[in-house]
Amino acid sequence: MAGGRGSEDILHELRRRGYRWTRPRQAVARVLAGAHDWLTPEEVHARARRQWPRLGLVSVYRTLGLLADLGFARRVHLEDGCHGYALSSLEHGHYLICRRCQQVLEFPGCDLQPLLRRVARRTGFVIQQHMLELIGVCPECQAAVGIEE
Amino acid sequence: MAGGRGSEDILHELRRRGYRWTRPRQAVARVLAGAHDWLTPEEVHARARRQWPRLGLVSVYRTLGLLADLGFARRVHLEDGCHGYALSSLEHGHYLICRRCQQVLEFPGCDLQPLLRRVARRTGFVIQQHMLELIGVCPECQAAVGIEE
DNA sequence: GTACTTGCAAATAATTTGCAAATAT
DNA sequence: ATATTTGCAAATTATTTGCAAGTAC
Repeated sequence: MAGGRGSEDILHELRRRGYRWTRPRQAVARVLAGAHDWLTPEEVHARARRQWPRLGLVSVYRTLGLLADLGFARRVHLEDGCHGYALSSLEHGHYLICRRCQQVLEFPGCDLQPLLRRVARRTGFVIQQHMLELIGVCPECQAAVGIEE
Repeated sequence: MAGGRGSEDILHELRRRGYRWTRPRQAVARVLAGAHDWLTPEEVHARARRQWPRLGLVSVYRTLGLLADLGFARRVHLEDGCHGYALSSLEHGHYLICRRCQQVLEFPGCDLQPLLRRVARRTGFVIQQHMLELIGVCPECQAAVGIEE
């Protein structure tokens, strides 16, 4: 929904909506904005603490939930269910996830419209949202696998 | 991977692989085969107990995990992360989920190949799997909403 | 008979809530 | 000033593990 490339964008949107721009929220937003992999709440907590040591894990959960609700972050679901968060930086995009290094790449536009229309027509469903995630191995890890393992 | 329309198919595949066809597994497989909505492990447990009252929740978790590994069941991920299971009845399909009644419809083929190829070329990723879920409202619930709410 | 599987209880992990103190505006 | 937000501790929920007893083959 909202396109945020950095924490300034988040700041403005939060303010606009009447939320306060607090140190804990800043710390979480910066961590997410600076990461190019997905992070569990626990990992966000660990990193954000370097900026704001008294940050509690609970606030991380709350902030991540808030950012997800506002469209700044997306939950990342893996096959085994446990999930993390990554910053949502594009209008409408989906994730490409490296299963080795957890890098997350967002890619725009998804050409799913014809498929969605066909399924809707065949089933009678009104389709409201969709979730698409691609899982694979990034170029760096492809190279690394040959060496390490 | 394996196409199972009923619990007999599961039986044969488990046997073939050296697993035993036990009452707890039968009960879980039948529940999943008979459901046309997704179920949490807790719900599977409640239903399967009607067939095998001494069934433990732990065995439900174990059996669901096994069925998922063998390709008979798929995990269903919702936006908020908590997940359930549904029987996987087609070679390669994806889920269409009704957010009101939890009905799950599987639809075949997904025409994602061109997209996958394009993304792979642009990013250098080797794409190994993908997850696609469509979320909406089924025809029955569309009608019901007008009446109830 | 034997190896696999189960169920229980307990451990662990993940997430949420109540509430007084802190703080952004 | 005051309504929002925080952090802690505790509660809740979800899932996994160790192990003796049970069961399919």
